[in-house]
Amino acid sequence: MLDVTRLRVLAAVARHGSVTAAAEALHYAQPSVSHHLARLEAETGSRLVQRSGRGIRLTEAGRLLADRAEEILGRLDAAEEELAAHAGLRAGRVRLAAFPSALGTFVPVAAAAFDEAYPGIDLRFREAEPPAAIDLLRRGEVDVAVIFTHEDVTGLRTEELFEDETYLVTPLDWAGDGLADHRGRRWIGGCERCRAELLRACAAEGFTPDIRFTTDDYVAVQQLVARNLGVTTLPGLALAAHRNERVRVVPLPGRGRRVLVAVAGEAPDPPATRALTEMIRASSPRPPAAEPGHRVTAGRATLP
Amino acid sequence: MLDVTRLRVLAAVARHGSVTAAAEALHYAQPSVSHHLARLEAETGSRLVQRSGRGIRLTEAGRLLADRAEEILGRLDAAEEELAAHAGLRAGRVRLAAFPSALGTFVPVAAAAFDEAYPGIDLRFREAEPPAAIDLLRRGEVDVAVIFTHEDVTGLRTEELFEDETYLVTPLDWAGDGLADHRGRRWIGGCERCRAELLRACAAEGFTPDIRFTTDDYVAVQQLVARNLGVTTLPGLALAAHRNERVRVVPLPGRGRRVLVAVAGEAPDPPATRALTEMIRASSPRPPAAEPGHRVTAGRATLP
DNA sequence: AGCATTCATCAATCGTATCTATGGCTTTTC
DNA sequence: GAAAAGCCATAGATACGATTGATGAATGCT
Repeated sequence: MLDVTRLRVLAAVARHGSVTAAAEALHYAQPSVSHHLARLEAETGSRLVQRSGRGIRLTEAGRLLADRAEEILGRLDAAEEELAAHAGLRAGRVRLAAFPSALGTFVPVAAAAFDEAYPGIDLRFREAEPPAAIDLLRRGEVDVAVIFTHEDVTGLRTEELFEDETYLVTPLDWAGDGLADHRGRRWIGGCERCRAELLRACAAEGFTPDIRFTTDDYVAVQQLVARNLGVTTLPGLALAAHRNERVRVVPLPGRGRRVLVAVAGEAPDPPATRALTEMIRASSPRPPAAEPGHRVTAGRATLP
Repeated sequence: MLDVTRLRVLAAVARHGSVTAAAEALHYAQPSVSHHLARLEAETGSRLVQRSGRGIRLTEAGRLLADRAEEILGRLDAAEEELAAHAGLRAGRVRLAAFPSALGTFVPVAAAAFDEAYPGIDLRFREAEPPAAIDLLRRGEVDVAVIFTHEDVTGLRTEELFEDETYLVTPLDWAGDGLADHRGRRWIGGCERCRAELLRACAAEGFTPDIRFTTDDYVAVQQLVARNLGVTTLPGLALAAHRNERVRVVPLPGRGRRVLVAVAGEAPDPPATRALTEMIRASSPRPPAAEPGHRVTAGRATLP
């Protein structure tokens, strides 16, 4: 295929009209330019320049190729500039997945700050529960995911944002501040993983909850509780996103979930990804960033 | 600036999804691909790929650059193909300058044959008297010129096509087959160079012609003669292009002009130029091509 | 006619692309 | 679980090619 170095030489010759002038412009010695032209002619099998008296002249083919060369060189320049814009966070794209209550609380704050700081970056959201979000990360369909988990995650680099406490949620006039105090009540379960966690917590208290309703929607859940249809547990984030005044909430210490931000691949992250994770960390409710040795959980690697 | 070899490697990695597969497709060893990627990242200052488990994944910047690379590689291919079309006479342009009576006789024959043989080539004419045509050649505004001359031309490669005899042109009933037989008549002069040649010829016969009219147009000249307004000389080509039946023509042996085809620059000519000169030679009235050692006049070089 | 300019050729040096061999890490398999 | 296989990065060696300076030939201007 055509050698771009030679095309650059040909373009310079076309622009400056002579081998010597082209060499000067390219900071080459004159024989280098001659050599490149000769090789380019040999490689293409076409006569590109013709000696004409003291100087040279481009043939029709030479002018054609020089024109194309200019265009190609321009595209190379443009690509380089685009890449620089990317690195300088003046352009690019970041895709974020987050679970609903995060999207209802601190994620929009981070997104707004990010958008203001880097207006050239195309920031996109996607709602996804943690298992789906992790899949999206692994498949490369998102760059950053805000997840919660009760266990460790392997194969991804994660950083803990804060501990999201769990709250017992009851109607206003149902007494009892512990799970076991409501063992005879009807219970409302959330998503599959949340229900599993609820079952585990109740088992630790020595009973199995009677789950009558199931819904992911934390607004609906509170509405059900407000109507005296049952009790449930909800994470603090959900209550921060929406708080029905007609329910009573009681913290359940030690039963919280950890909220993490996760990225795929190895460090260092692309600039836009890195910038977004920092914004998210800064906007999360209780950023542990102040302590130098804050907890970091990564599949294998550990962030410094 | 971006190195196209590395861009080709990046594009292959993007297409095939792994370093190993890309290496296979490029017929490279795997470490070569790794090395190119690493260098490209160092040179651009951007992370382009990220290790992800067993394989790698392109970052946003990597995908952007790979896309641009595909485009640039495509343009390089296209340019190469265009050039090949040029060399194969499937595309291109040739510009021809010729003097009027040549354009009225054999040049259109050559042009038609050329157009039929190479329909992809953009063939253009331009009428120009020899001095102007030679200037156009030197300035590169035309590629081929059909000229006539009485002297040698330097600095251009010329090939003689044929000898164009000069004819004495008189009214039908004016007797006298030599120049001197009409020394007392009124004369009609052609263009500046033709008039100079006429003066020289008459001087050789021992008189100065009384030039009353001057016009380049060989149709007008014959009309003037037909109306008994004077006598003149005309080259055979002009008479072949247009013959007024009411004039008498007498050949003047040894006073002809040589008709040449001229090109600029050094051999070998571009394919289209070469093809056109051959067509012109084949279409010229008395091609001397049959003789192996036909006369060739070139400024310095001599065509084999 | 002499001189300056322009381009091509030649020999030598330096940079760099590619290869083979090797090691670390992850994922899969028995 | 441990072993095996797959995938990528690193290191050192080799060879090709680009660049340079010096030289020569030809042209055009003064």
